[in-house]
Amino acid sequence: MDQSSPRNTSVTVADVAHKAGVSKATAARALGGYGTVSDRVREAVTAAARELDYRPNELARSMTTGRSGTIGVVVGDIENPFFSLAVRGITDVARQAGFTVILINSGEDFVAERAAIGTLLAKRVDGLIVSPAKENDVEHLHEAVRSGLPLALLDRGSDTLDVDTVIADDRHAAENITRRLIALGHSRIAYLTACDTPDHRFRTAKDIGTGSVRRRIEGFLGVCREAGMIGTEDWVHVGAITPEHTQRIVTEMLQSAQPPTAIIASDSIIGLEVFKVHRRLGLSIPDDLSLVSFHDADWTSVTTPPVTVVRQPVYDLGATAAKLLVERLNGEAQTPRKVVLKNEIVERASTREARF
Amino acid sequence: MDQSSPRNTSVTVADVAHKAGVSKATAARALGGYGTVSDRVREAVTAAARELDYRPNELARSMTTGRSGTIGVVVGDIENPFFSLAVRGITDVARQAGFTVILINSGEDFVAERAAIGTLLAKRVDGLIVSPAKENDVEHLHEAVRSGLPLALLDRGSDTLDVDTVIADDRHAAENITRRLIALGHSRIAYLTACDTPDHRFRTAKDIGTGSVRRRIEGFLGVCREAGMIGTEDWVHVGAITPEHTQRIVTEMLQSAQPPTAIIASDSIIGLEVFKVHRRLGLSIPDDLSLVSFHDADWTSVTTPPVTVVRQPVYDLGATAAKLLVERLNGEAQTPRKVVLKNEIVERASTREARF
DNA sequence: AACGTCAAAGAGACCGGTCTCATCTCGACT
DNA sequence: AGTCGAGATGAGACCGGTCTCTTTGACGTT
Repeated sequence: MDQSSPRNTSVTVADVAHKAGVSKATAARALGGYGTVSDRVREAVTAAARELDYRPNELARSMTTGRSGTIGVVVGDIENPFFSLAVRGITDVARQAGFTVILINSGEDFVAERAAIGTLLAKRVDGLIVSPAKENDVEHLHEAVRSGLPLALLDRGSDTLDVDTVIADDRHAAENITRRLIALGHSRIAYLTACDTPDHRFRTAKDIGTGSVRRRIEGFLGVCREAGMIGTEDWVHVGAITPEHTQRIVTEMLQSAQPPTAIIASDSIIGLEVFKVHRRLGLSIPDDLSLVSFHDADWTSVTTPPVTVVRQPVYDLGATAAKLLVERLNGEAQTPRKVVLKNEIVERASTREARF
Repeated sequence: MDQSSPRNTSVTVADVAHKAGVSKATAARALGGYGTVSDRVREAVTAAARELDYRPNELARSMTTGRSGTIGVVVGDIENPFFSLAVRGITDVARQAGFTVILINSGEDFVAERAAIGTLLAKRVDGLIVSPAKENDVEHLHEAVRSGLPLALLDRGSDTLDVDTVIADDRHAAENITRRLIALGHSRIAYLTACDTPDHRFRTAKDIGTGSVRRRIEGFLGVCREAGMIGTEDWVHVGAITPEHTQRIVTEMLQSAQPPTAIIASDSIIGLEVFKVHRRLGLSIPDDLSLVSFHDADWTSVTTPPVTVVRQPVYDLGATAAKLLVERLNGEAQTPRKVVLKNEIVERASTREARF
């Protein structure tokens, strides 16, 4: 069955049609399963196709149909367990619906994200799932929407973008977790995020471009204010963009005159570094320091002590975003939907009464 | 700048040409940067393009050039930290070289993998990076190669496929780690892998389809044999395909009359479950049980005790595969290259002398 | 027998780019 | 001045599908 090995130039409908002794149009009908074709001809064509090992050229098909069968996905960093799990959710749903996924990492960089959108637009993806790095700078997304491209936002919304959005109730989770820490007597609670500001200092939540994180910080600050705490803004640390940055920030923080008694890590990568640093400094969790991390990463349950986390429905976040998008692509959706999935707080042994 | 908002039908070169008052061919030349165009015309065309917000249709371009600018990547499971890191390596290199990545999970299922290759072939990807589930069943890959599609193999090779291949020296790592365990006095060493056999029992390494794992097991068995151990085959356990499976297997193993004194986990997901089970059973690592895991996942360094691992150059595995593929796509490569990257054994506190 | 209907098949335009080939213009060289 | 060559542009084929429009012919009806 390898006689035709040297064939490198691809087989087209015209070839199949010729071999089957019918016109190109008829062969296309038989192969494409549209129009009317007699059984006899259909068999002849499929036989010819099989013999020639014909494979339809999706590109050419996309050309005329205007549908490429692909979804563009732009996430911060596929290496981050949060995103890899979300992408798993997306790809599972997409494949089920007959779509393939083009994946691009933005590195949480606005410029890279814009370029990614441009690339995907040029590739004529049927739809877009984006986790925008900055909720304010979404002009490139507006543009995509304007050109008629269905868009779904993942984990981060945007007030100015009226499109399908799937987020978790991060504000609520942050409020809850902060309340618990305060109830445990903590008054020096630090919040640590990878999001950065131009001068690497935090002043107001408005400066935080990443929506999910902004909402968490707002929740955190709100509860602190409610509890009568002041100057909480100074306990928010930004710019933990690499493990090295995080280690430096955490080390300084813990060695200062007024070290925090509790730390909330905005993602599991940061949480992991906090855990490593506390060890290196010879501190004890939860005796000297309480730790809460966003994202129930695998490591959080096997440390000593295991870490209290906000368990986000990450897989569902991705799967739901894909589901909304696919429905829209199939014309089943009308007005944009905003889905908010529930977080769950998993209280483990890394949180305890503040001692002081 | 939004006057042209209602434009949903896309702008083509013909539109730009018309607006600039030149022929389609000339406009295409100016926009595509090929052929010769006078400065005056070039400016007129680019101005018209900007004004109409022209975006080239990559699909149409691919149609004639025969290059789609995409690389198809098929991995077992993007949720697995091993693959997400490798994919990060791939996407970084691919983007650098101007390629985008279509990602498909095979779930380590041969049928799904074959379907994935078919899809990618239809989408006319320029090249393929695959981590084949089974090194024997590669007919679908042969077919891809036969049709002239450049292919690079990731983490798993195949003797019958003479293509660019990037693997780590897993056999060597397995030999080393086994030797160390034996030197520590272990004689009941279990090896645990997700790869499965039809009857879920292990007999010979030949039954293991996943090349990297087969080489590890061969290394493991070889060293055991060298050391005069017999019946080692019975200590190899297959089918740890989900956390639940793994927990069941490990629990049974540890509660049997002859429990292992050391376990080698074939990947970090399995290693994690072993760690969880030993805890649940109230055992102590390394007092009751030594543990070694393949893949230096983030959690392995923060457990108590931290886990001895085989640190695989995962990012480089992906990056190198992409590099080889890109070079081939650029016509710089001649004969297929087989790259073997070095593993490193990171000895931590989870391994100790067998007691008794 | 004449006509209408409808399934089946063919011819060819089209999608939006690239690219070959022909034409035209203009400066340089003999 | 006439010829040559290179640069600039236009016309149109082409990639491999889809899809519309037209033609053909078998069958049923009155």
